[in-house]
Amino acid sequence: MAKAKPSMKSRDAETTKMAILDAAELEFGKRGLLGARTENIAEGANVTRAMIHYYYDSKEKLYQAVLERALASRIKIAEEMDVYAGTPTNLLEQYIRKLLSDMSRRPNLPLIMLFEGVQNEGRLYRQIAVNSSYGPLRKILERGVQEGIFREMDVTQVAVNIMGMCVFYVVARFNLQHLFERDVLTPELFNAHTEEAVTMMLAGVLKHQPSGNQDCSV
Amino acid sequence: MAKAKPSMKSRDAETTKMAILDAAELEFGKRGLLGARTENIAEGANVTRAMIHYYYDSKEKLYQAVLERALASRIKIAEEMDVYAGTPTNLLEQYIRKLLSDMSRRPNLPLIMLFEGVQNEGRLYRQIAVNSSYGPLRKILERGVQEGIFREMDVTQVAVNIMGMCVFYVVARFNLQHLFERDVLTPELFNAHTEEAVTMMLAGVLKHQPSGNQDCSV
DNA sequence: CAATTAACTAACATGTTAGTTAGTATCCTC
DNA sequence: GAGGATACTAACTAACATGTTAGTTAATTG
Repeated sequence: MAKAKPSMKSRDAETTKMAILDAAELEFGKRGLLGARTENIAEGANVTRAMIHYYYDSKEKLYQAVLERALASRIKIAEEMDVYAGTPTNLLEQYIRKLLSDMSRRPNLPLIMLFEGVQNEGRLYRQIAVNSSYGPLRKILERGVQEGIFREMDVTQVAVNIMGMCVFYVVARFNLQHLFERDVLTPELFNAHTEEAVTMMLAGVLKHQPSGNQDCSV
Repeated sequence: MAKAKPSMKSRDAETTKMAILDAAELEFGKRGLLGARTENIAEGANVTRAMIHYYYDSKEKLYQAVLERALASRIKIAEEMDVYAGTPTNLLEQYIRKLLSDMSRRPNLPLIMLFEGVQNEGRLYRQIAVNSSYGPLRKILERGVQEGIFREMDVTQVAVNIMGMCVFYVVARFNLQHLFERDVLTPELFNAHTEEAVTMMLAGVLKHQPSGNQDCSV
């Protein structure tokens, strides 16, 4: 009964640790490991820079903590997918929607993973990250091809292209806002993106015939 | 007749300027403006750090020079496209192939443009960049829809998705090499990507009917 | 082939950043 | 409500990064 309202404390280790981690996610997502400034992280978390070292020891270890949390969330999505429950078409649509909604909620994670690859040449971003991201997608696609619902394809390449459509919109959001002339993460715009993405991806994998020559359409 | 072989000079201003610009493109592409180290640029160009200031005044002005060159190359592609010469389908395919081949040749440019948006919130990456990248694409798509060859769509969203497929493969190449288990820019892999991308994009915009129920396929 | 200019270097000055430390305030338990 | 433990701060240091400057070497030209 001691700790009735732990969130009311002005000094709570867990709260500040989280505040630092969140602020770090933002800063590392914006500037990467090298470009990030600990002062910006501290400011964003409303603590002094010393707290970063108090809780996370060093800038790099804080970065690793951020990376791990990002990865964990991606792995969680992968694990939640049952790639055998449903038709490949439905599964694919479901997975894309889940992925996109997760990205809109935490739009910095894809950026951090991208940075990690580019700046550290993926030293910390290894097989596990790749597998959790592309594993379910590839399995769904493979099943679809086997069952004759999806066209013949290079499954890995198609998985990358699908992921690309999802990720690009989020990581390029600051550039894209010049194109749309407003914030692209507003529900309105993001829903439009989701629908177009789903449409394109399904069209891209399903067997189909162009309606150009209408020999048999009547 | 004085300067017969300007490239043989051991001290040539243009050569070193270019060497610095190329090295800068690499370094800024890897780490962005803040993360980039002038020493790495100098080392990459085989000159002393002072030369950077001698020719480009400051790190930031050098960055701007790199950005401008990147932008110019994108604008050039846009200008070379005649969006009225050919069918929308052919034009789209042509444009995608051109874009992709350009990116494989200079894979750091998309990265720099992405960094610019994220780190500086696109202060230097303005309307002009967006227009040159998405202008031709949107025009082609609009024409296709008007002519009834392409399905009804949100042209801007589809343009972004197409660009996303092209850009993601290149900017995420360090992550993707764990997936493909080798360099993804080798002609072999990059060609495979190009073909799958073209296939998916065309399928994504063309009017078509799924062949699921095969009433009329014989 | 001197004189002049342009390309370049090395050492230095200045500002910034990560990380440290010694001390203070707040919380919790008995 | 005393005492110990934990959360936190402010001031500092050492390392590093950018930018400067005075001097050196190579090319050009009359």
